[in-house]
Amino acid sequence: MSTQDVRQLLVEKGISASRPRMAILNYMLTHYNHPTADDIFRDLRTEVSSLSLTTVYNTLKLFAEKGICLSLTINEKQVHFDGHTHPHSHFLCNKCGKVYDLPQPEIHLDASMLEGHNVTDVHCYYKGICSECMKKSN
Amino acid sequence: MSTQDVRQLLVEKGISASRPRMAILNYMLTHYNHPTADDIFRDLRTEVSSLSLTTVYNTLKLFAEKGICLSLTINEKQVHFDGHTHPHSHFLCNKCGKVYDLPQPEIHLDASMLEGHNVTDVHCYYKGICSECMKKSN
DNA sequence: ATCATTGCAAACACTTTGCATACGC
DNA sequence: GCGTATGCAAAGTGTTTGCAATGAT
Repeated sequence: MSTQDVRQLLVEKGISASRPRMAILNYMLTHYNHPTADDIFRDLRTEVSSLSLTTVYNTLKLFAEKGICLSLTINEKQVHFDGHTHPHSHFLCNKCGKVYDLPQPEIHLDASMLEGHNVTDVHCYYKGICSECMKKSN
Repeated sequence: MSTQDVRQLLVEKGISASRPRMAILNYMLTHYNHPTADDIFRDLRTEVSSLSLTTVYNTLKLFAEKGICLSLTINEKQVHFDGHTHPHSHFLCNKCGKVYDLPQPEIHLDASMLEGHNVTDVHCYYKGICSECMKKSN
């Protein structure tokens, strides 16, 4: 993905293209690690030398509002973000803390089940011990 | 539900029965408001005069570990608790912040989907605007 | 040149911890 | 009476805010 592609994606969403925003969006689109704000900050601070954690927070909030990123509240300690917005579920390992993608199960969302609420968002969170941690403990 | 019933429930789970624990468990079993720790603290502090917020946190943590309560991370600001542990889903209103119960949709959890992870917990979270808030904005 | 964005420091809110007192059995 | 639970105050952590300096067009 070229710099120009990232820039255009931002502009299409009505977001002006600054250096931190370009770097963060590029990061989100090329990583599958469900980073926290701090993860992103640490990974990008060499590349974008003046980057601040505040800007990472502001930018992620903006991206989430514009539908570019997902905010995952699977972990009560901190919010994880996901740049891949196609329908899928998430699994949190209670041991190592990693978040994994899982395919979205078929959910039969009968309107009558929703009791008149206007649902705009569905999140399926699974928790347990991941395959890696199970191997290690054997 | 009598005081004796609540006491016995605690003892069955291997938890010794103190005044705060009895009051909190009774509260959780008789309320459907998905309270935060602070909600419980405010609602019980007259009844249990010496109650502290710390004890509410400690007790909820203990209850969640013992499977008496659910910890809901549907709201990124604070943890909500649910004393009703039968399978069901939750809906968060982005406007008023209330959490509602919804029936659990049938989820087809094929083992092959789980990619070797050991899943012990499934949470379905819905978000949007609740029926009450939609009425008000009309 | 103008308006938006950034980055620092300080503030915030929720939750946890350390430890002396009080309670339950 | 002994071991555990409680409650206070203080610390911790992730996140947000206010505002002057900087950057984008």
